[in-house]
Amino acid sequence: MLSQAIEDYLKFIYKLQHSGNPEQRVTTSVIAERLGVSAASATNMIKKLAEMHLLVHAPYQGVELTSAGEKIALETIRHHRLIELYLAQALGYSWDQIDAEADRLEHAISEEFEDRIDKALGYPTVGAHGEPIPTKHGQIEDLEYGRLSDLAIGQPAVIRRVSDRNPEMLRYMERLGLQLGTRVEVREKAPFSGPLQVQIDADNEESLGLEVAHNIFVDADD
Amino acid sequence: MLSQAIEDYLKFIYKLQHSGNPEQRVTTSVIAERLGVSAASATNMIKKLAEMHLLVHAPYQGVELTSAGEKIALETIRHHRLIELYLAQALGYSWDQIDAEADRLEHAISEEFEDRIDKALGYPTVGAHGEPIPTKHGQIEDLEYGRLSDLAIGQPAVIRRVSDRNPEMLRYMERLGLQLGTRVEVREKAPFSGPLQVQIDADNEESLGLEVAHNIFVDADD
DNA sequence: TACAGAAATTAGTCAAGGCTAAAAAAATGT
DNA sequence: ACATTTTTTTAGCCTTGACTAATTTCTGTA
Repeated sequence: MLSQAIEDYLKFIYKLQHSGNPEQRVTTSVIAERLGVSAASATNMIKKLAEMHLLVHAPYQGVELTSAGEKIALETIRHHRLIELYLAQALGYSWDQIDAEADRLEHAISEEFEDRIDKALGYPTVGAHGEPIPTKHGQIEDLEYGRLSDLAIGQPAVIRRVSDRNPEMLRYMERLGLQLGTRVEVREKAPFSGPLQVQIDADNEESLGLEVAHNIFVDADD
Repeated sequence: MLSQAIEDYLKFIYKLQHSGNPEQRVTTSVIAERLGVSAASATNMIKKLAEMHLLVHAPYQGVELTSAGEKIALETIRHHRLIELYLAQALGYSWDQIDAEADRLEHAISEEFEDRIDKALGYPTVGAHGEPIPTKHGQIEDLEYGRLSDLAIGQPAVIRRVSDRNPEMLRYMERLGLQLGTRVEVREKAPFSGPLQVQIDADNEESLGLEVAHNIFVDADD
């Protein structure tokens, strides 16, 4: 069994590798910042993971997971997302609470537990925030949605994923009725990176800051 | 937050203090054996727990939890038993699997999680093996049942608790239909600590070794 | 091209919580 | 009563994964 620390590093490195601009290197400092540890600590762990052949480290350049490392990262992410969904669906947790609880539980569960909640949830393919759930064999679907902030004015769309990074933002979204499946349409964009006027679910319209809109991913209607 | 190790020590010390013969001292070696660590490691941890005022240690004599230590022990036990019951009732785990899974999960859950499964289970007062579940405030009911091995011949009784120590034994009991609530009656006791002939639930009769009967606790019918 | 500032690494510590081996204390048996 | 055995404690070491401070390497700009 790998330590919780190792699983966390691999998970975050995977997420960093697969988030946004693909030319962004995953460097020591970025990893350290994301995990909330010092750069020196990150250097140490990276060296250790490299020795374990879980990643390849080009000094001063950045890091890339090997397939062994990616496998572990995906298992951890699978645990995390299944637990999140279970907390939300079976135990009535709200959107903003599940990430923190899952962070602790993901390292403590057995394969048995994984299988049982997977079954209880009906073998879901996307998590509570719309992220794809890796399969038991490490397959992960590559769902690419556009950001609400980039949506053309007048183009109806459906919310398919939201970023889970900021609980407060999730609470805000929830309060506004912005959930997975909610229909949205940008009515107006204020200039100079100003707020968007967004139609939500046919019956109300809200002004939405750019940062929030940036963290909502939508699927444009045909 | 206390470490997993500390919670485990306190939990086992509590269980040792409250199991069987009350004149049995809880000594370093007993603790070490139960936790699967060396005696030296146990000595170290005991010293540390004494410094934290979670227990009182009389050198070479044994250990006794303070009320602060007992509180933590009972919280841990509460977590453990609620999780066990949840695994059994909500996720379909079998009797022999729940202890090991709960051992890992009990240190990872939040108060929130505790409250939610408590509610989902309908605020139960006894665990999956019949043990009392401490309340949130550290109250625990003192359920004293007799052992099946001590039951008089011909005296009908109901199974109220079983020991959770040995998964294999639990599997065996389950296979024989020995569950909480099952009606039993001793028909015959072989001499020289021999097996018991036990009537189970009106329709079948089995020969039961003394060790198994020793780990089944019953409530005699009036 | 040189150099300042940023990023990464190295060196040295620390706390937890294990371990073994050796010493000390207590218990036991004749 | 004392020698032997068992139990407990002490001493010293190890691994993990953090930290700070110091140093090295890289990079962008004058």
